[in-house]
Amino acid sequence: MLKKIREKRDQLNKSERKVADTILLNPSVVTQLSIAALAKSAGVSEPTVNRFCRSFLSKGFPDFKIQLAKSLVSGSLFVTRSVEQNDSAEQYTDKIFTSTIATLDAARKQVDVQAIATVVDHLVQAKQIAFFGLGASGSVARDAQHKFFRFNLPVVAYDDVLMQRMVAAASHTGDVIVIISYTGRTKDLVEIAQLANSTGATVIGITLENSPLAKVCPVVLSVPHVENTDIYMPMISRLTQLTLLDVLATGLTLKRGEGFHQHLDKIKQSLQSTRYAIEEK
Amino acid sequence: MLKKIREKRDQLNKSERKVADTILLNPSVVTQLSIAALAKSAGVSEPTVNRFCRSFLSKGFPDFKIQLAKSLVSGSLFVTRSVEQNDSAEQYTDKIFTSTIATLDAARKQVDVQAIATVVDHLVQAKQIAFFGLGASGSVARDAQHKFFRFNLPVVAYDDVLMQRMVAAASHTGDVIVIISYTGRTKDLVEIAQLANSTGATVIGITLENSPLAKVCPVVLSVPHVENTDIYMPMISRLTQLTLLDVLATGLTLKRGEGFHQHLDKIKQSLQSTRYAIEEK
DNA sequence: AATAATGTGGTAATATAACTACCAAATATG
DNA sequence: CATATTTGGTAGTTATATTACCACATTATT
Repeated sequence: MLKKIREKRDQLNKSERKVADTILLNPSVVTQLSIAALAKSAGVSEPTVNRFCRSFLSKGFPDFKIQLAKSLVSGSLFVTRSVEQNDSAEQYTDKIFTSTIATLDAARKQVDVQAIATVVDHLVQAKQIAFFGLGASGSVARDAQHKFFRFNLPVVAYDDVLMQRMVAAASHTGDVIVIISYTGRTKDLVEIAQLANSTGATVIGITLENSPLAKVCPVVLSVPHVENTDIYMPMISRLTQLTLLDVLATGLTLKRGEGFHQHLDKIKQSLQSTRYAIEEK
Repeated sequence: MLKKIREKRDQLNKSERKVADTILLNPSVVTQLSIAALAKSAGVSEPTVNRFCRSFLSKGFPDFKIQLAKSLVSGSLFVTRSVEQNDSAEQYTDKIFTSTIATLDAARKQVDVQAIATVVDHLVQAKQIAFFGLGASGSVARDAQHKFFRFNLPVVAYDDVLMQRMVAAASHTGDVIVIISYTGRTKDLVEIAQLANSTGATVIGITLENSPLAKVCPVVLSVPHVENTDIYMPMISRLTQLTLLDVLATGLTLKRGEGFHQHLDKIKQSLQSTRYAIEEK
């Protein structure tokens, strides 16, 4: 909303621009103002404010106020500002969390649900699953292995190119190979994907849309592009990948049905003895 | 807001309860109604609605509407519902993302900024850093290694108990050992923490507040308790840990100052040749 | 340069919505 | 059973928003 106002600001005429500026200056208080009060503080007449509101696809001033109020909430939750050199611990902590949340929210809105369903179907039928990733995505692959191993499936994860190449070459129909790469521009992985394709294995890419890797994977779960924070090291992109894998694991659990929960419980219980009991309060 | 209304519902008198029910039935449309329209559809008079609004600490009906609208936004973003057996791909995808976001948001509000600052200070001074984790937290530890290695520091990560025990025993003052465990109830890790403590190393725990592990770590970054989804496998808890590590890495980057960016750039460029160039559109 | 035409902004009237004061009915309570 | 007290509504008042209309300014055109 505020963004819309900012964009349209320059196309407005003098008086309406005054209104826009007044709102942008302090959007949250405008929320509690009457049309007369806003008109006065912007130095214009009431109808001008009304006209302004209408030009922002609202029914009138009260309607506009409600839309504004709404946008302020979601706005304040998700306004990502990039970290700056002199930020205090509090500031950068908040910024990192906020932009992480914003990215996940963006991902949520963009996920191709159809693709999720397709991937889950492939995974359900898989005789064997391999997760490939390099660098930061290597730990994502390992994490996936941990999760999917609980499904009683042969699952492997590799984070070095040679092993990946060998496994890809040796794969056959019924095997599923999931290749994780944020940028999708790592040459080796693209080659490995092509290699695996030719053996009849199902190749699934978790990567940036339209990337070279995405283009050679028959099935792609696309990860939205991340703005700010990943400049110096992969941070947020990873979390999206992990969350997507969580979604896949959940989908798989559901497909397996009720009885399968017992199996998961068993695994969980097997860890009991390594732990301290939960204390009663 | 809706929660408040639900709570107060039983204390209201007949007519006001009608109003409450009408609002709860369809909160989002109420947002666009006038006081008269709402009164009519609830089958009461306008002043009743007004009285109702006042009893919810608002100045009047319009004010109430704005508050309601606001609460609907933040509400709809963060209402986590647990995954159910018959959920469609769309449903469980959304649920996983939503509860992940909600958890991160909760974490954001609960992080002990002071602890973050303290940990960063320790990391800055560290001669050597070791990340320990088992199972799912093992991949978190590896991920941390990837990230912190870029700081030109000797960083190691171990996900097996024996190595961890040996490293802990061999550590000395100036070494920092970060132990990652969601539950904080793994016996081995608690023992390892104690062992490392006795050698003079700085032991930092990333774990649940008040857990056995937290109690033996001089410095603790606490991860808030996760409700729903982690029943069968660690999913969301992990993401909080990772985000906290991102925050630490960011803090460290800032402490290192401007000149350090060049170093990070160099690392990034070293990966260039393994990649396909970014295509022009 | 003068005039028409369009755009811009305001005044005043009108309609609408919200609120207040007051009253009536219903339900308690002694 | 009578009297309080709570509850809900009517009608009037005030505030608020909207519309219709007009005036001024700016610009284009002859």
